[in-house]
Amino acid sequence: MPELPEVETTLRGIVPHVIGRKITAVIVRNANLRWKVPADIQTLKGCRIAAARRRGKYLLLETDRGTLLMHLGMSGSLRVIESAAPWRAHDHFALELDGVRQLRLHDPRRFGCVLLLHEDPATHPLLRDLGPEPLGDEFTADYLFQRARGRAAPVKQFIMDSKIVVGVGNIYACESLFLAGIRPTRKAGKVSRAECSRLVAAIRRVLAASIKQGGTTLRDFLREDGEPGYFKQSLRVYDREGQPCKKCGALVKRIVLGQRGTCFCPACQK
DNA sequence: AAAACTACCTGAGTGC
DNA sequence: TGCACTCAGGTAGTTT
Repeated sequence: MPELPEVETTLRGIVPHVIGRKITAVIVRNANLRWKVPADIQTLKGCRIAAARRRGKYLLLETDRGTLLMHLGMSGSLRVIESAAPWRAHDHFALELDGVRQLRLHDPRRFGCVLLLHEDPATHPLLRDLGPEPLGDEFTADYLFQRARGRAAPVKQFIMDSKIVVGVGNIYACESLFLAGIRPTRKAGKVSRAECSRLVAAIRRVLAASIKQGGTTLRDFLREDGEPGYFKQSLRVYDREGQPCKKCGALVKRIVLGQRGTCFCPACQK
């Protein structure tokens, strides 16, 4: 499922195919995504994609008529394919590029979205209140420690809060806490500065390593070229309930935190 | 302000 | 084999 590494992998995959290309058609097969795809999306027909970037798990394609914002939700993926390629079930949206190929959005669960922004993306309600990028300079031990003051929520839910830091979903939250040696259930406000330092380093390390391997394919994520990501083999605790910890051999435990499956090593994580 | 909970949706997996 | 059921996941929005 698309977390930050999967979105980054997708971005890197599509960039060479979309930058500078002319949008020759906008095809909406099913507008009922998380929010209805707006009718004015058609105004993009005829203009060029000037830039493509990522903010958290949002993908942004910039044109001179607005910014196309996309989110892959939990089951979305983008592919660049020839226009003549047959449509699959759950292919909901496409931009035709230079009349020969298409950037197609496939999203069985339809939790993703496609919107057109006319204002500065940074001021849009979906992006306005987002925390710093985990791989950027603003995400530091001091920052995390300060934000955690007075927070009673479990540290796992705290680092999954996009207002604190973007892009840390369920899989990478579990993995990062394992690497940092911190129990997911610990109250965020009780995590020491030194532990915050380890946690920031762990989040950066896990995300960067996953990006290097093209993301994690658990069930349905595929890269823009249709290949799976290979980070699954690097997972240390996620989806490994009852199996031995790769570090100490103790059995990995699974609990539910905030209605999400949470795996950890009861021996390595304090 | 923060925490807890709901809604959205489908495919995969389980148990009968 | 088929049906009924549960579960997974991201995050905006609502309620406590």
